[in-house]
Amino acid sequence: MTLPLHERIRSEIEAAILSGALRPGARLPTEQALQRDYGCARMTVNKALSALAAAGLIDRRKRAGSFVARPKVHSMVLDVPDLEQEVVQRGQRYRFELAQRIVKPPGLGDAEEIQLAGSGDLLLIEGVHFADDAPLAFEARLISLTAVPEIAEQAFDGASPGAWLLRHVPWTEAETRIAAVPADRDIAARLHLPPGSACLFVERRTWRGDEGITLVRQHFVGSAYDLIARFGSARNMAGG
Amino acid sequence: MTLPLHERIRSEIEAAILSGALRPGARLPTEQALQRDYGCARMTVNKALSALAAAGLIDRRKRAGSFVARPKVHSMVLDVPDLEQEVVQRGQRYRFELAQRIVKPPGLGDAEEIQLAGSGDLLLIEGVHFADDAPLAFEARLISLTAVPEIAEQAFDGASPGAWLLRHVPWTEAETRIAAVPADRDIAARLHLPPGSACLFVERRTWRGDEGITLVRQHFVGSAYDLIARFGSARNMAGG
DNA sequence: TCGGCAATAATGTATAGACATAATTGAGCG
DNA sequence: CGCTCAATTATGTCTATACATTATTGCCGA
Repeated sequence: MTLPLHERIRSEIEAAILSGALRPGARLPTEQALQRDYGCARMTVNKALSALAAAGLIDRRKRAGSFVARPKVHSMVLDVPDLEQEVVQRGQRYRFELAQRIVKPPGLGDAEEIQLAGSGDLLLIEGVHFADDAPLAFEARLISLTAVPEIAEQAFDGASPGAWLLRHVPWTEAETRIAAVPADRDIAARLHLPPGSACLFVERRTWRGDEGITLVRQHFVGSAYDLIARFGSARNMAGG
Repeated sequence: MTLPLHERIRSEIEAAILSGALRPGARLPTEQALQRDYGCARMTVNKALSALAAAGLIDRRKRAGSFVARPKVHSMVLDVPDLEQEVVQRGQRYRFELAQRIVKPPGLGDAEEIQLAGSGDLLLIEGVHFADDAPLAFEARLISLTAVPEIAEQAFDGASPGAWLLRHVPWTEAETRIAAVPADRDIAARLHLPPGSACLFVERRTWRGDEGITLVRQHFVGSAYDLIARFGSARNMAGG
């Protein structure tokens, strides 16, 4: 395989860092030195080092040089599931059973709902995700009709509103909170569980710019669902 | 603020994509066209588009052009907590109470442990993370002494082994599984909880190349701990 | 009409040079 | 001794150009 030169430079330095040969804080050769070593132009070396800097593997400071970054936090990539797709991939039948669907103004005392609604109303959708007739998760979702007026046309009996939103509404910011909670009586009944059972609770807000789009709270049957987060090498993160 | 030109080009296109003005699948102008629009060299445009491609916002095909990528999965960044640091940041006192610390060969029937151990032994560390004398999480950790021989010197009474590993051992691959489980009798006792309480269960494996480094299982007190994952704009992801 | 081949249009890689920017270093002065 | 300022050095940005690579497009011939 005939790797482009800047990729080769990049991966050789990356390997030295990941193997521990270049320790955190170590200074690496200047662009000039690398340029000589590889017998190439400085721009080529620069491209390699810029990529490493963008990936967070090194820090660069003018006049001072380039240094192996100290690992700060372990950040990993969490693939937020499209439930419909995941269930089908497991070879099961998916169904979203709509329990409630109402348009309402934001709750008077609820700052969160007021902020999400903007100047309009909210669509509240509640329902249960089923895999092969076994309940998998209960979902309560608020959607801003200001941000997503088209959603008024959608029925959502059978299909998941999350999947529809994913395909139709781009978002720029999102935050997910993950916790373990006991099922209260209502949740327990909807999921066919004994009250107090451990549920994975996922709460997610998404925005487009400053405008709130949706706020969803999902209770998963604890024994039926995990989330997986991965960290691959920087190499894999950049690539397609 | 006088943004570099390639950053400006990049962010303008990014904004157009995120706002929905450029829809997924849409073709964006060729480098030549952009070069004319901005009155700059092609390399400058190329740098901007390459960055967008690296961030996964666009796909580029030779001869065909550059296209807005279709959002596939919602992937978000999960900052894996350094418990010690988080507790201190909340203004509480942190303590790791060591319960057990033994060197042992991998379990005979346990393929996972055998693979992790390589040709050597494993160090098993069990203990409880405390925040202000309230138990926060129980942790059981296996560490490969083949991969991390230096760890034999470490005491870990008071300080968290996770924090030590983070600072001393670089890794290239990691996988985290997140679930909600009821506390069994042992866990419940260690965390001062009633048996059956909902716990957030985090299981993480890390590797350096093919070599396993550590396998850790943590049970968090459900009512005391959340994980947060975020997706900011691609801008924020790349930056430092 | 269909298959293959050549022209073409887009991105990908690389170069050499110029100037900008920022931080460290060190020399000179009070 | 310590402060200030200028020289130095390494990275950051940008240009203009060249050639490589690759998929598409369309032409031409069987």
